[in-house]
Amino acid sequence: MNIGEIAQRAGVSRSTVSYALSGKRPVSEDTRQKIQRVIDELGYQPNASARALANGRTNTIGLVFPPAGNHYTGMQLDFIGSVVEAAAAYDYDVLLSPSGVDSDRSFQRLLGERRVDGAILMEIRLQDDRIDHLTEVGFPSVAIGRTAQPEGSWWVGLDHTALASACVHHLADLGHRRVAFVNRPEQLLRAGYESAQRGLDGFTKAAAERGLTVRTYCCGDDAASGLACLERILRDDPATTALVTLNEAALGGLYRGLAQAGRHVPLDFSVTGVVASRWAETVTPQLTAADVPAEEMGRLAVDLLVQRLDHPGTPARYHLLAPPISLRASTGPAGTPALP
Amino acid sequence: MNIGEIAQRAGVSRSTVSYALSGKRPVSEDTRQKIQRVIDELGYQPNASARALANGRTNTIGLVFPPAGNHYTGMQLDFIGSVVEAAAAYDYDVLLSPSGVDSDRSFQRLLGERRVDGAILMEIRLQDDRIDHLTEVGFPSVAIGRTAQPEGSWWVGLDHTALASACVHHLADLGHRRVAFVNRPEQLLRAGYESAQRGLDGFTKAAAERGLTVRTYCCGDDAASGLACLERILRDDPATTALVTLNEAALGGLYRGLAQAGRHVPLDFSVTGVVASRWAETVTPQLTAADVPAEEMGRLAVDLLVQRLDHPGTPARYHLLAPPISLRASTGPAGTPALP
DNA sequence: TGAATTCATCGAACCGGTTCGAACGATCTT
DNA sequence: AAGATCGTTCGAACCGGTTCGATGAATTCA
Repeated sequence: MNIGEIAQRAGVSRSTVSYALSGKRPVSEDTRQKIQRVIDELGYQPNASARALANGRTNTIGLVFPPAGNHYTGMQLDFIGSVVEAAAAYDYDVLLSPSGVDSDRSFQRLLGERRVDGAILMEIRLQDDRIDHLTEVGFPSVAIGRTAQPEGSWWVGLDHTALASACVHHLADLGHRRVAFVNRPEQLLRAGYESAQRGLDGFTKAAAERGLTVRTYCCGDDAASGLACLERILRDDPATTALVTLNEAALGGLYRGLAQAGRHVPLDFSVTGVVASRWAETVTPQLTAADVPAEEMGRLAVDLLVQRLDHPGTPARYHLLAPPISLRASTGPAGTPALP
Repeated sequence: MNIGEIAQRAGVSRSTVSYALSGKRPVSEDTRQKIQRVIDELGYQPNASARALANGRTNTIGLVFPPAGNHYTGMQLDFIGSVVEAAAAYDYDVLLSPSGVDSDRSFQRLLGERRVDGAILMEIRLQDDRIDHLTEVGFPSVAIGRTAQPEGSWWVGLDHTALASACVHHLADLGHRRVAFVNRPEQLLRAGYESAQRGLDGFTKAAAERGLTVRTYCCGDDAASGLACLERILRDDPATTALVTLNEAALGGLYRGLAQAGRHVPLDFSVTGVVASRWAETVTPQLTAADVPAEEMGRLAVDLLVQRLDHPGTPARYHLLAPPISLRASTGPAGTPALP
């Protein structure tokens, strides 16, 4: 069933039906009702492809996220959920595209085949060819994350430098002097992932400021890697009394490692980091951490994108968030650890 | 840039370009190359909406999942990831639709506006009006989950009855006599969620078979609820020595509750259940559980759907999976618990 | 009473592909 | 040499909407 059939049954032309539905030209109350009755009776809904072809808008936004392999973290789930929800509120659908780099076929299709009106990108790298490309061709997009030169592009970001720094200061204030840093996997750090790079940066600078002795580690995104990483930390420097982690997925493993090493959190070892609150609350003791406001970020990204779509030519906008550290139960004053 | 422009520059007609690209009719090697050169030079990609309008296929599948509110669990994330990945392998895109019930607007749009060729549904209820509706109108879809009367519909399911039953037998074999069951939230159980209903059923029957003393609980999908639930369990029957949980998100809270009550897992309390392996491995001690093969299920669902799309009229197919219990570290022989 | 204005509606063109039947020249038969 | 056959290519129609200019009837004004 199509608009022609509706028009026939209502005894009007196709264009009148179209105008009655869109309201872009006045239609008399009589005919409007006649048309509406037919539509209700037949349960007519206009074909999305035809509409998209005619007016050049798909009413769909693309959500570009990295393919698995690097396993999904809880944060990514929260992003996806909130983006979909926020988009639905604006009557936009969300098309998922698993693409890490500009050259991915799925990414090329998204743009080239005009499947979406705009895109939201996740897992940003400091040098990100996807964003360079989109900015170059002027394709409406918003990044969840911030590149090295974010000027002129639209984004919603977390101040990872400040967050990692806040963790260091929190630990230093508690008297910790020897602190380890558990980053995302080495491959991501090398690829230039923003959170991994800026987080490391913030940690290192703040530690230097406070004169701490630190070691930094990369760690796979799973519990087993977390366990292995913690063993290395205590082997490399048994006097370590605290750690900061950006690695949500390794958290369970880190805790397990501490338990196995006979360290009690927070009595003789403190743990903190940057983690979504949902996950910080599942471990025991609950993690004192800078809570990643994933839901808010997803919503803000959609807000920005819709704004950009509705008002082309608006100068670039962004949101830089720096949530405070939520004090829970995983950090405490440094004791006097037994030196080897 | 469109197919007409390519045709002009290559000095052929639009139909020839179309045939050169689709291969549905022979095109001479010469013209094919001429066309290909122009396409490469201009970076032409056919417009997805136009193509969808012309041939009636969008090359997109819909993934219908419940709106947040009931917070996402790790399993859902795994499903989404694997579905997107498997679909990409078939050159299908994935459109997300947050819809719990048939009447949701987003769900109606997916179907009525012909945005997708087929759909995959998550979080199935035993009586599910979405599936009834789809079956009725013959819309190609595959459910991840199984309704009460699954005959004639396509699905990939987990044998929750058998899984919960296996957990009970495992505990009974270890000598446990008083066992609690931690289900998903009451609202989901009441709504008739398949896993909650069949899991409860399997647990209850197996417990009766083995003559166990049991209590069953519903529990919110978060750590705080898990903690509260565990406190209730021990208050209701302090002699309880083991529990079975379907609730992944509450797991952290259950563990915390046990620790606070001074119970050591697995020495004087055993925990098991049905949980995706990734999450079973993050807790300490690692959870002995029937691992939900979320990735495999997502992949199978896409396989089935593509098959159904490619060969309309094929009789309904399904996969019922019953993964074995993975022995990890959270269960052990029942001691002689101090009775009150 | 005729001209100007307003309002509602219509027909046709267009968006960018796909597909069908027809036409073309070259080769093969007989 | 005329006719049949084949491989290529073209033009036109179609998918189902949107949008623009035109038309005609009703209303207002001079």
